[in-house]
Amino acid sequence: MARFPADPRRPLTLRDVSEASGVSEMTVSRVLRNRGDVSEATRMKVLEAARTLGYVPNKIAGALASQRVNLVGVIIPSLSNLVFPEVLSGISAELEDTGLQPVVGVTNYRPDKEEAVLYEMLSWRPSGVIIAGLEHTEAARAMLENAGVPVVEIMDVDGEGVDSVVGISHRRAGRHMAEAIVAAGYRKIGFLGTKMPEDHRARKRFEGFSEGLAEAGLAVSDTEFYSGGSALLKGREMTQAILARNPDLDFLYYSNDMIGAGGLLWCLENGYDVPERLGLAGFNGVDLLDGLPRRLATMDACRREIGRKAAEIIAGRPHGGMIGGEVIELEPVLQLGDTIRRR
Amino acid sequence: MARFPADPRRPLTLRDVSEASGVSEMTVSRVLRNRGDVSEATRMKVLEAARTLGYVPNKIAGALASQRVNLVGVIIPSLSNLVFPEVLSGISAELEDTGLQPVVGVTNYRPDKEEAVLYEMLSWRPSGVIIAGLEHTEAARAMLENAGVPVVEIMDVDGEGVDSVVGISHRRAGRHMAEAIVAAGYRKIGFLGTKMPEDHRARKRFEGFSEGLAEAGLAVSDTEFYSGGSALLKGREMTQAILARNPDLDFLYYSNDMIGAGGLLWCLENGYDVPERLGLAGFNGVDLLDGLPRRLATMDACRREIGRKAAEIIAGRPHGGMIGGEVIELEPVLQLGDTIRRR
DNA sequence: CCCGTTACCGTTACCGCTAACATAGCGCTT
DNA sequence: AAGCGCTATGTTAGCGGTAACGGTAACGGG
Repeated sequence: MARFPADPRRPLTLRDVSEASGVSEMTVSRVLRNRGDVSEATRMKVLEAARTLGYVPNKIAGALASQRVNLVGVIIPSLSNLVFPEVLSGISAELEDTGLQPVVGVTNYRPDKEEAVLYEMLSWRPSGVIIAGLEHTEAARAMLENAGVPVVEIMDVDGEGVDSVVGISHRRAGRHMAEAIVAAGYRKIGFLGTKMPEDHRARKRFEGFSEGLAEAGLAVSDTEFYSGGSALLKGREMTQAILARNPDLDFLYYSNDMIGAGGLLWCLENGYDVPERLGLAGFNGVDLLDGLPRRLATMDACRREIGRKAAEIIAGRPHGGMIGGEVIELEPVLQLGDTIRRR
Repeated sequence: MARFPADPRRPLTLRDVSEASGVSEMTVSRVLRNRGDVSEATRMKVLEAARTLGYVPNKIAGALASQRVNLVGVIIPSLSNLVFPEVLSGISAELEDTGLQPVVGVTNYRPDKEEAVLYEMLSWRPSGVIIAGLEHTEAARAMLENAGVPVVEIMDVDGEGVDSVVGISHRRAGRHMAEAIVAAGYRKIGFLGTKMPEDHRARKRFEGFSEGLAEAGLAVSDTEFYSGGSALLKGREMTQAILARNPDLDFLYYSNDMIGAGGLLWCLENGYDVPERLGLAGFNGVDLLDGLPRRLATMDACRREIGRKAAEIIAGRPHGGMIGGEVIELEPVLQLGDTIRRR
C-alpha cells in the first residue's frame, strides 16, 4: 500500500514525493506545475505518489523561489454593504481562469485600518492590488506607488489615481439625479445619508447633487444623517423625522438603496402619494429593490462591471510589465422606477 | 537625505535596511519583530532607516524560515448571503489582536470548488482553518484531517466533525419552529426554500421541521423552491404561487428571512390577515427585518457568536498543540415577532 | 586580577521550492 | 564513426528571511 512518511506529524515535502516515486525533486516539481517536458510514464508515477501521500505543495517556498505570487489583494471598506460582495464577485469571475486568486481585506471605512491592511497585503508580495477609492493616507499612497505591481483604484474616478482607475463619477451621478428630479418638477428636496465622513463617494454624490440643484436655482432644503444599525429601519426613522420637521418636502434623495427602501416602505404605509406628492430615489441599483411593492428610482453603480474591469487590468499586465495606468469611467444608468413622476 | 537603493526597481530587502543602518540583517529583523534585546539607540537607527527606505518585510521569506504563518483560512459558501459576512465579522473581531488574519475563500455551495479552495489555502500553510458545514468531499475531508493545524467546522452540529465544531442544530431549529407553529394552532403548513441540494443546513431544517410536524400528526402540505435572482422578489413570487395553488394554507415557513420578507410584503399588500388568517416565519434573524412593516417571526442563527467562538478556538490553540476537538452547540432563540399568533 | 554575568549583536545553517544550467541517452545525418 | 539536435532528467545555487547558537564588551564581586 501507500508508504507513509517516517514521522506522521512532519509535514510532507517534495522530497517525500520524490523518494516515493524514485525521481528527483525537480522532476516532481515539474510534474505538479505542468512545466517543462516530463515523460508520460514518470508523470503518472509522480502524480500517483503525490496523491496517495496526500501531498499539498508549499506555496510559500514556491513563491519565494520563483518570485511569483498568484494572489491579488483586494481592499474594500465593508462586506455588509451588499455593494462590495458584488464587486468581488465580478473580480472573482474575471480572475477565474487566470491562475490568480483574490485575497480580501476590509477596512471598515477607516483610513488607518486601510493602511494597516495594505501593509499586511504588500508584505505577501501580491501580483496586484485592487483598492476601493482614491483617498488614502499619505503612507498608503506611498506604498501603492512603490509596490512595484499594478494597482487599480476602483469605484470612483473623481480624483487623481496612483496607477489605474476604474469606476464611475459619483459627482456626475449626483448631478444627473438632481437634473432628473428638477426636470420632473420637484422643488423642495431633502437629502438622507450616512454620517460617515470617510465615505467619500457618498460625499461626492451629495456635492454633485447640490451643484445640480444649484444650477436650477434650487438647494437641498433639509438633510438627515445616520450611522450604524439596520439601514432599512434607519431609512424609515429618518424619513419620518425629516417629514415631521419639514412636511412640505416633495422629494427625498437617499444616499443608498437600503435606506431608500426603508423610506419607501414607510411612505407607502403612511399613505403618501408616491410619486405625485412625494418623490423618492436611492443609489446603487441593488436587486433587493425588485422585491419592493414599488420600484425605487435609483442609479446603477456598475458594481460587477467595475470588478471585472479591474481584474482584467491586473490579469492583463504582463509579469512585472508596468504599462501606464489607464482610467476607465463607466456610465451609471438612471432608472426612474415608480418613485419619480413622469411627465 | 535618505539613501535610495541602487536599482530603484529592485524590491527592498533586509539587507538594504541593514546597510542603511549599519547593523546586521539579524538585528534589523529583531527590531522589526520586537524580539530579543536591542539597544534603544540601534532600534531607533533601524526604524528610521526602514521608514525612510519604505521597507515592507517579506512575509513569504519570513514564513518559510520561521515555519509560522499568521493566516487563518475561512471557507464559506457565499458572500451575498448576508449571513456569512456576519460570521466573518465575528471572526475578525475575535482575531483582531491575536496577530492572526483571516483569509476568505468562497465556494458558491459547490463541493468541488470547496475542495479546490481548501487545497489552495492549505498550500499557504495557514495556522488554522474555519470551514462552513460538515459535508465535504472525501478528498477535502482527508486534507482537513492531515492539515496538521486546528480545523473548526462551523454553522452546523448535526453530524460528525473532523476536529472542532461550532454551530447550531438546524434539525432541532426546524423542529422547534414546527412545535411553535403547531402550538399556535396552525394546521395547513407550506414550506418555501431554495432549490440547492448542497445547502445541507436548509435541508436539515426542513427535515427537522417535518419531524416536528409529524409528531403532532401533521405534515407539510405544500412546498415551493427557487434558485437565483433577488431573494425578496422570489419570496413574493413563490408566496403568490403557493397560495394560488393552495388557498387554504394557514402558515408559510420560509427557509430564510429574505424570502420570508418578500412573502410578508406580498401578503400585507394583498390584504391577508397576518398572523390570524396566515402565519409566517423565516430563519436567521437578520437585522433587515427590523425595518419591515411587521416583525417576521424568525430564529436567530447566532452568526456573530459562531464566528467568535470559532476564531477563539483557533487563536487559543498553542502553536502546533493539538488538543482534542471540541463541539460547541449554540442555542438559537425563537423570536415570535408579529407573524405568529399568540394565544 | 580573574572570572562569571548580562546585554547586545553577528554567524551559520537552513526553510521548501524553483530558475538556470548541466547532463545523459537516443536517433539521425553526413 | 563522429557529430548534431532532441527530449527527459539531474545538479547547483539561491529566493529573503529566522532559529539557534556564538562571541564580545562592560561591569562587578571575590
